[in-house]
Amino acid sequence: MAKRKQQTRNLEQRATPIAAIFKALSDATRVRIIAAILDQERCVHDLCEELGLEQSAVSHQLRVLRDKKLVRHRKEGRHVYYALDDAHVRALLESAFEHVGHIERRSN
Amino acid sequence: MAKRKQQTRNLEQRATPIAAIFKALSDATRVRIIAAILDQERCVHDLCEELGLEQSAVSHQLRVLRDKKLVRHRKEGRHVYYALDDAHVRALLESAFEHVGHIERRSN
DNA sequence: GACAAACATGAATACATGCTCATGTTTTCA
DNA sequence: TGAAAACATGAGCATGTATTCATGTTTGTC
Repeated sequence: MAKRKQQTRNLEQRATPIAAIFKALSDATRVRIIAAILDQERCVHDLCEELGLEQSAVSHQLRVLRDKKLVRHRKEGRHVYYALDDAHVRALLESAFEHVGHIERRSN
Repeated sequence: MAKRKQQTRNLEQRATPIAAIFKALSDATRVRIIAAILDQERCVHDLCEELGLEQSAVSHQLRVLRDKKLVRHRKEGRHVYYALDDAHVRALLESAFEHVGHIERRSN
């Protein structure tokens, strides 16, 4: 149908920004950060402790997520709290999670 | 609720394979390939022409998508036809597409 | 004001990635 | 059988990426 063709063209035209979103999620550290703030916001310091990472590494990765609008941050005193930006991010993670489960089940 | 906490743990535990899926989609060429086979299967030769890429480049990228089970292939004579593997792949692309649209609308 | 905690950021390095080139394999056709 | 088309793949190179180290900035506390 015409609607599908249109969507395919849109996807192809937007290939570069779409790939950029996936690239921001293409690192295990960043996925762990996303998972850690999936349900509640967290400050950088807590993220470091929960994930066992250096503060510098976490800040660098948070910048990548921030640049792609995947997370938002809120400053409170000397703490900066990070949270998921919107529901699309959760949907992305869940789709990928389901795909991983799908291919793991199939390969048994 | 407990269900959400459980899901967060699962996501964190599976961070590496999930990141690997996103990595496979983190290149504009591969996104364009996915977009080209979103609605119907295509052989490598046609993909090269549609996307204006060398055959070697397309084959290399198809291997990445194959390794992550994002596409499947079917051999017919001397042609190899590629198609999306399952519905999760489409869901991933659509979520990313919506996120891109969302942040573009917001930045106006 | 001095000091420490929380966070950001530039530089450097080790490693990963995408493309091209060259070449190999399989299939079709004359 | 011999040539060409379709596709896959290893090597090499140029570029990108993640981490660490060092340092800067802001905020709270004494």
